[in-house]
Amino acid sequence: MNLGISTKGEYGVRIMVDLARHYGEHPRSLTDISQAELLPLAYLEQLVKMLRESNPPLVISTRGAHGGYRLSRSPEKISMGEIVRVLEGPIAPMICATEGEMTQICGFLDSCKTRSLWAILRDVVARTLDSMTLADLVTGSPELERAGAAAPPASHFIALSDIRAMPFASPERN
Amino acid sequence: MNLGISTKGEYGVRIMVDLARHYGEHPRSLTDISQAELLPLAYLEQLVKMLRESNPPLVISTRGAHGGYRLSRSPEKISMGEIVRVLEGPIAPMICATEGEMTQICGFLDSCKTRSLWAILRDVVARTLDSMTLADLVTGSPELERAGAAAPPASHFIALSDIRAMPFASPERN
DNA sequence: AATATATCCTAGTGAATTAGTCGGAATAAT
DNA sequence: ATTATTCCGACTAATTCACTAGGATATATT
Repeated sequence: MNLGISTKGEYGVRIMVDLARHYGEHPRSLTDISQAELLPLAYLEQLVKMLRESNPPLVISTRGAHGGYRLSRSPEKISMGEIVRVLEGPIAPMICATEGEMTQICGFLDSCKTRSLWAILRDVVARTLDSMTLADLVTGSPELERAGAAAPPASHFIALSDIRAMPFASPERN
Repeated sequence: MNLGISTKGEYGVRIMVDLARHYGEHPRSLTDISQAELLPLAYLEQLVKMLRESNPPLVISTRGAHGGYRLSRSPEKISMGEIVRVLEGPIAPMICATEGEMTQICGFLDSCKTRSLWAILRDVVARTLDSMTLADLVTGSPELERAGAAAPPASHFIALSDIRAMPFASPERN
């Protein structure tokens, strides 16, 4: 279960974190970001497009030399839920629209006792993401440390891009 | 964000719920289950194989006429986390192994402030699934009702199979 | 013994998604 | 004019998804 976070979400969040770190400075170019994060520039262009075209937009662009991107709002005003939804679409356990509309129709197939399970899962994820802001991520807030420490043996993390950047060991499935 | 639950997880859970409803009776055939749930038999065969081959196994089979499957344990002893992990693999926000092993290596790329975010998400999902059992799903336990009601406007659900079973309206992306 | 009902096993397949790449046009600072 | 950048659309190789197909094996019933 890979939790539905693709590189879109991963890289996109990293772009936003990078921009949050440079909040208040002049626009930051994708070239700089791609070098700092070791991510492919051309691909980031697609992701930042989504961040810019969402309404309300998450980033604002300046074209031309010395151009680049900056956050549309201060980091405390941008929730992680908003970011993830822009990049990965509405949070839903299955393809059903859930989050928001798409009532009706259903209810005729009550045989499906599993609905409540997926509803709970969806809400837990949504509430978690919505309760965190970009600011929480860039400044090591105590909330994050506590929540992270609460995890059982925790363990470290390896992102998609890290694996590709590694000179050794091909990625292995278990 | 489709939360990483594919039809494997959805159908698999429905098989388990069906078996839980008939716990204590004679073995239940996949033919019966596929008709009751309107799911393709040949596909269920693949899923039930995973449920049988996991260790410890979740279901036990009886071959031949009047054969079928039954739960390996009582519904209260089977957590939803166990089921989902068997069907969808270990819970992880990205491909990194997380849940369990795969320490080391990481930590050299501290540029990635996002790690704690994914860790929190993973743990929240894992804890939610591990805290629920099959018994909670089949008997309308008050815990489920409460958790479900706590959701904002909630809304109804449409599963993959429901959409395919519908005589009208092709599935539309938003 | 024959038949019907099951589980079991392997392989194939069309559609969709992922994770990018590529080429170029428009815009702005130097 | 040149350079640095955003912007835009199309293409693609690899993978995953959601099955289907065809058969082998096992067991209860007749």
